[in-house]
Amino acid sequence: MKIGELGDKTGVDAETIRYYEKVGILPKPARTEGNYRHYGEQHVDRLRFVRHCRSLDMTLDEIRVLLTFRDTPDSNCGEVNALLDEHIGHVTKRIVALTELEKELRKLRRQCRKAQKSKDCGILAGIGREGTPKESQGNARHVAGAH
Amino acid sequence: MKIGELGDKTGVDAETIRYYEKVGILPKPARTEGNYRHYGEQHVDRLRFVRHCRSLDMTLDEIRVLLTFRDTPDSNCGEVNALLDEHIGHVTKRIVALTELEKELRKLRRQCRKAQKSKDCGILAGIGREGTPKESQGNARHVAGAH
DNA sequence: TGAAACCTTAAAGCCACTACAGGGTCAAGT
DNA sequence: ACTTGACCCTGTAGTGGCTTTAAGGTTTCA
Repeated sequence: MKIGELGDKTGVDAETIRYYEKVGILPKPARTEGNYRHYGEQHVDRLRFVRHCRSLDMTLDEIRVLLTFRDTPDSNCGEVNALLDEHIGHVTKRIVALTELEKELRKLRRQCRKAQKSKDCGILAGIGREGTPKESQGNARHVAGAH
Repeated sequence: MKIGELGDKTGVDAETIRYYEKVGILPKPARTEGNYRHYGEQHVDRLRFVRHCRSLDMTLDEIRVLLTFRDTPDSNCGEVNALLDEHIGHVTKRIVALTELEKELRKLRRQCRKAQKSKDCGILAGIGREGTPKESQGNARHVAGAH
């Protein structure tokens, strides 16, 4: 099948598929006479695996590791377990941080209940009063922010 | 004061301060004879405001809006309230998504309890079995992922 | 035949920085 | 007077995971 069909089957944009090939997540496929990429079912499986991992918020680096294990059935999967444990740790940590953040934001929001002149707005004043929350210091996060 | 001192006072790297100037978050400061940037207390306040917003996971675009209101004390702050409400919505949504994700990951982790050959690993098999969670479809998220 | 729908590569853009290269300025110490 | 070293300057490139754009080539259908 051609790239468009692979994309339709997996819900992945053709550009993204080409990108995955470029960064070594998908192998270079065969080409047709007209230089079109030609894919088979194994590509569908692999791409679905990748997208499932991405939907679990894994990085492409993490996915590369998992693919290596998938590609060598006789290897020991202990590292897979470790990778997943670490990833779960990151997610858990991020949930805690975002929950803190939400609390902070709601507190701030309560400081201005109605529209008024900016100079009297409790929110703008509230942000101005430093008290920068903990997060902003050691902010080397693996699990990303709110945007 | 020079850029290094401003950085020390606010905990912001000098490179980041120059970056904020370039993208219009901080105004261009006066220069000394030797072409060094020269800052005053108002810059300290403004930069602290910006960093507090960033610690609340706001984007620079959102912060630019808030700064505009801060800079025009007689404007009506209703939009500030709206911006904050929307931002809180994004964070809340992201927490829900990550909590779902965590559940999914823990379920997956339970599928392989001990190190063994990759081909028998329940995790790799589990990821292979599609069932891509909801998130991966309409995935235009404002609040970022786990990394 | 010709036009639409698909495919190709290569490069640039997104965000919020971070790092680096290659220089200039300044204050203190010798 | 000179050197050292800490600081500062500009400009460019890199990060991740794509998305977008430009400028074309191929295939398919009427």
